[in-house]
Amino acid sequence: MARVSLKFLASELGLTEGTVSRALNNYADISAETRDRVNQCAKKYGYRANFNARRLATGSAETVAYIMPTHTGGFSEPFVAKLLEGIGQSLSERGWDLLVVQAQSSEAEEEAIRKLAGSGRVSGVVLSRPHKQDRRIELLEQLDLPFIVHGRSVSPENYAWFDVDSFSAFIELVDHLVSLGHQRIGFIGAPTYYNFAQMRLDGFKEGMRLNHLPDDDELVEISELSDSGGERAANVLLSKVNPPTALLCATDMQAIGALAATRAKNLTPGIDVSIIGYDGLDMGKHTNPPLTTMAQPQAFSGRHIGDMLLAIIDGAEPKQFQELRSATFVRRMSDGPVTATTRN
Amino acid sequence: MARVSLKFLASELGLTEGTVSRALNNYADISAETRDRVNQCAKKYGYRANFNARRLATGSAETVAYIMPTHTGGFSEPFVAKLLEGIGQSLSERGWDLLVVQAQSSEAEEEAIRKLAGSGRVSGVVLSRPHKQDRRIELLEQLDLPFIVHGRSVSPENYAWFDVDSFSAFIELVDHLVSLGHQRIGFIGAPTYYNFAQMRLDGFKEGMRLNHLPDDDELVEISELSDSGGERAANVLLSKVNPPTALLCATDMQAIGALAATRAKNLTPGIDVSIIGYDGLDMGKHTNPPLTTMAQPQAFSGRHIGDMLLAIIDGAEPKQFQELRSATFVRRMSDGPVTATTRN
DNA sequence: ATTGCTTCCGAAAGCGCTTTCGGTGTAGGG
DNA sequence: CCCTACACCGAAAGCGCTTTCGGAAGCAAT
Repeated sequence: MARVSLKFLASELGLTEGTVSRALNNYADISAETRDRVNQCAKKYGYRANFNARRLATGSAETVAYIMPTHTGGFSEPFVAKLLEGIGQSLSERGWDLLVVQAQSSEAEEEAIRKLAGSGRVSGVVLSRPHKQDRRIELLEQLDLPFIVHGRSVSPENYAWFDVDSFSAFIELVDHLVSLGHQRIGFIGAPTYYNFAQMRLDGFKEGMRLNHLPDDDELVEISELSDSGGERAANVLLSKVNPPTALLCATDMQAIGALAATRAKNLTPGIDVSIIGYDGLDMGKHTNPPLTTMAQPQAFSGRHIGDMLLAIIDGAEPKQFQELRSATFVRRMSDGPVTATTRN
Repeated sequence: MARVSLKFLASELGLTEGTVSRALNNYADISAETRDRVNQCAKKYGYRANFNARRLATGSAETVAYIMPTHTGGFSEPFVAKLLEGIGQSLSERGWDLLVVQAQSSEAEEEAIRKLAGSGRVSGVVLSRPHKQDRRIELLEQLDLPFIVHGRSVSPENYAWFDVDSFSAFIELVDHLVSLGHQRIGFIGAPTYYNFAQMRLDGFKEGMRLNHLPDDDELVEISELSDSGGERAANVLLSKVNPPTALLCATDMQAIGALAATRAKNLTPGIDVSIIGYDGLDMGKHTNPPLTTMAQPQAFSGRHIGDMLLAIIDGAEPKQFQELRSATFVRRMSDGPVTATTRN
């Protein structure tokens, strides 16, 4: 099937390519009559503008890239699909494309970003799960490519970001556990080069401090972002001579592993030891027992992030898009009051 | 930062754009010396070819689109991220891009495909979860756009696809349950406009027939592709006067819902009623009880699908890429022998 | 010195679209 | 009836790259 080009349409209509182009793009200097003729003819032949040509001519890529988080988590990152979906929605309303870039290493990732910028392939980028000091962010700033970060680094003053206040959330979580009578609370953290991991750990520590509980490093254990990571960490914590009665986990995925670890020790999560996660993954409804957690506003995020990025690309000041949402407590069955047995 | 163009490099080197271009692309008619000079200069200024220009000139989009399955499942489709990851890997080795297209309705989806084809935006497409008679496949064939299907429709003779033999898998599953003493086996199916749903149902029926068990439509219940769908269906099935002792589910997600439904009836999955899923989702490890299932070769798929699509784009005959893998049985805790109590 | 090859590079045409600029034809105002 | 104004469209120059074609050297063979 021969592609219908502007030239073809023009000759068909007895007009010039320029005129047809302007008609299609609703220029004011085209009469209503010819505009209609052009539109009908275009529809008749199923004309679609060649995007590469259009983009070359306009200089706009009409494409946004999503940088996939470097492969770390388990369960193939449930949040990615949802985020993508939201961003995609936002873009599609404008007819823009969503490019997914996947890098194997962080050097490859940097290289990929440079390429995106230099080749004019995209007009904006969304980044997930930044590190504390994130070179990718510096790079993006330096390359002068519009971007928005899903999460934030330690110094997020000058760029756009969308994040959830996990610091406060963890304070709230400690309060909750303390109100249930827990004193020895363990923390399963994530590698602290991730800023979200640091913030959650800080929230935990602050919560302990506010409750006049000792800041015992014995009770914090860092693990990978996966169920098996959480499992290992829970094992370590639960094997101490004076084990914690509750475990706060930086992510649901880790909490789910912790659930498995405690059951493996013949302890019942929610009764013998309280376990709480963070993220609000839907699958927490089906774990054994269902997981108490702090839910992030997932469904909303992608959509919103897309809209903000678009605004920035249109010229808005990135700094005005710095949004901090709060998580909401979802109580299920994996937490409970301290029991006599665990008190020992 | 001014973009470094070919023109800039050319003037810098005292060469023409054409020469520089050929040097960069390793043409044979460029002396080794100037090629080196050009390469060094390009590196020095961080030159990246403008992709839109390049694609316009070559006519190749160097991009592949993934059509996101129309939003149906729960848990944001865990397999999507994994698939994307695999496809992305395959493409990135070649420097190609992965476009994700997201449509809200099936009309929008068709329109999106037409647009992809007509605008020369992509050189290939991968489609997931086809219907029995899939208009998108017909469209793709008619538009003469290279594509590969993840799954297959009822008449998959003429295009490329990669699928897992769920028909056989369900026969195997029935055999397994029968060997545990089950006679009344219920089936929780998915909407049968999905071909995979039909094939799984057919496998179930064939398994029943081979085991000389009655083909009782009373025992098959169709539901949406989500945990709540499975939950509803399990409720219906388990509330019959003569309820099944085992439930086979078309997807893990539905099985997880079924688990919840049976627990809600104060029955213990794996003891009072056996529940088996299909897909092999990792999260099945953490359900209550851990879910017995048939696992699809997930990690491998995306990578392989990408490679095959690339080959087709390069001119290979699509028909030669029709690959049927088999699922592997993963026994966990949600199935078991028929017990006296359930026999009643 | 002439012929005939290579080797290497310049020139130029295009890819399909957008956009500016200028020029017609027609209508309105004096 | 002339001049200005406006509405509308054609002409043409790009966007930044690729690729074909041809020609200028350089070298060897005659």
